[in-house]
Amino acid sequence: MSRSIALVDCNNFYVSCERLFAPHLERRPVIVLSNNDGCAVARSNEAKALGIGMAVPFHEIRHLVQRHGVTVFSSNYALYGDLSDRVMNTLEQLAPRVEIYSIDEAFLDLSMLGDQLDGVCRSMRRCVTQWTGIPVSIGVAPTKTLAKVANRIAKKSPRTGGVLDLTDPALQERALRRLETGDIWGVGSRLKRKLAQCGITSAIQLRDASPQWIRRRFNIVLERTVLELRGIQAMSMDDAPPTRRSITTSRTFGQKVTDLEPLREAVAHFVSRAAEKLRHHRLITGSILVFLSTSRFAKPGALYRNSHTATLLEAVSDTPTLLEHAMRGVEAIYQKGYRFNKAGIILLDLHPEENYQATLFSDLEKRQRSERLMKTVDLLNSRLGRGAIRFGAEGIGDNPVWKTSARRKSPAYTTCWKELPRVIAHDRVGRTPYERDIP
DNA sequence: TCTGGGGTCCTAGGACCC
DNA sequence: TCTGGGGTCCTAGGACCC
Repeated sequence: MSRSIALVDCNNFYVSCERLFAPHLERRPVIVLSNNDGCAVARSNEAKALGIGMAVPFHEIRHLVQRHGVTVFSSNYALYGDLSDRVMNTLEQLAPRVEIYSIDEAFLDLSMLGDQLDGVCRSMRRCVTQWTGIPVSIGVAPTKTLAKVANRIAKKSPRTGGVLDLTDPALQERALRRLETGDIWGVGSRLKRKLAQCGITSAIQLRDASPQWIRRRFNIVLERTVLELRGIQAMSMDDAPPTRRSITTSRTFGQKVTDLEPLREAVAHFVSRAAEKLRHHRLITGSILVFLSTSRFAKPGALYRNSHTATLLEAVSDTPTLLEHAMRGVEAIYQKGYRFNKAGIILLDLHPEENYQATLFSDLEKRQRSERLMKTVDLLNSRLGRGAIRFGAEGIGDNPVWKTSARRKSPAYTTCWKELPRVIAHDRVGRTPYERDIP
């Protein structure tokens, strides 16, 4: 049986949410702005028609907004999250397998429907609009990537009535001929440029490129895209919610910040917010990353970005411990003289609370061992050239056997290896290299 | 002058292990 | 007595997504 994957996507989602409570804004230009009212992150069709692009800074479109009486909202993520839940719950009642992909999109496995596909999708579309008030578009195809293509057309072309079935290969061919590479799911601006350098500008050209060549020249992700464009499933349906890998809290500041103290305050606030999220999900974290940066539009000399990761001895979820490490991180990377514009923290190495003991033990053991090693490694690499020679220890505990080796490809390898046979030979027998004179 | 926030996955190279 | 090959783990950085 051939597969049919549907992508259900809410139309101009944030705008549709706001319109639910302001029906008079139907058929009027409306936009929703990001935090700090910095950029337009959602536009109604009427606003798009005025030439307001996605993620455009508000100050660049202020004149359009004034001239055409565009209604402007600051974003209200609590509201959007609520309405998203309603849409997803509706879909789960209508289809057996639903993978929630983002706040406004879900993939549905409709493989069992056969020739009723189109009719079912149309009634599904009506249901969602009726029950939630949010208009959606639906694209169907044998793979997720093609379903994205189908959805795009369903949304843009009024003739489709908001639903497009692209399971027929001849239709796929026609659609891909008219699509640019940059409009394919997974191809961003960088890849689009790189592909163009290889003479690939349309989706059909990418589909017909050799997957092996694409993998060599680019990467495995793009190879999957090629396969998916051919109708071969390379991305599976996953209806289990993914386990969380990280928790971020960050903000750009309203004004530039130069002093350490306000940065410390901002980061302290991020830590308590993130720790709340952490506990809410019943997770603990094993490392915390702090980052500071100047505006990405700053001139090269005034540009500064840095981060500091603290690996905790024990995975935790309490604010004070995280705060302590975060503050140390801020101080480590703060540099006087820069005008900071953004800061944030990321909690990594997340584990469920109940796995606490197991995690703690294995991490501790590993860490104690590597701390002893690291000192030696740092010392030697500072003398010999970074990465020239690899050192490790065999065995754990009080009697590690030191061992050296090197990456063969390392350019520094040959010279160092030849110049230092005695050092290496000596380290092998079990005394730490601290005791040696290193040339 | 003013340019979002929160995620994921992959790769490369260093570190570690057998 | 001296030395190596090759796998896996880890992390920073890059690219992408909504």
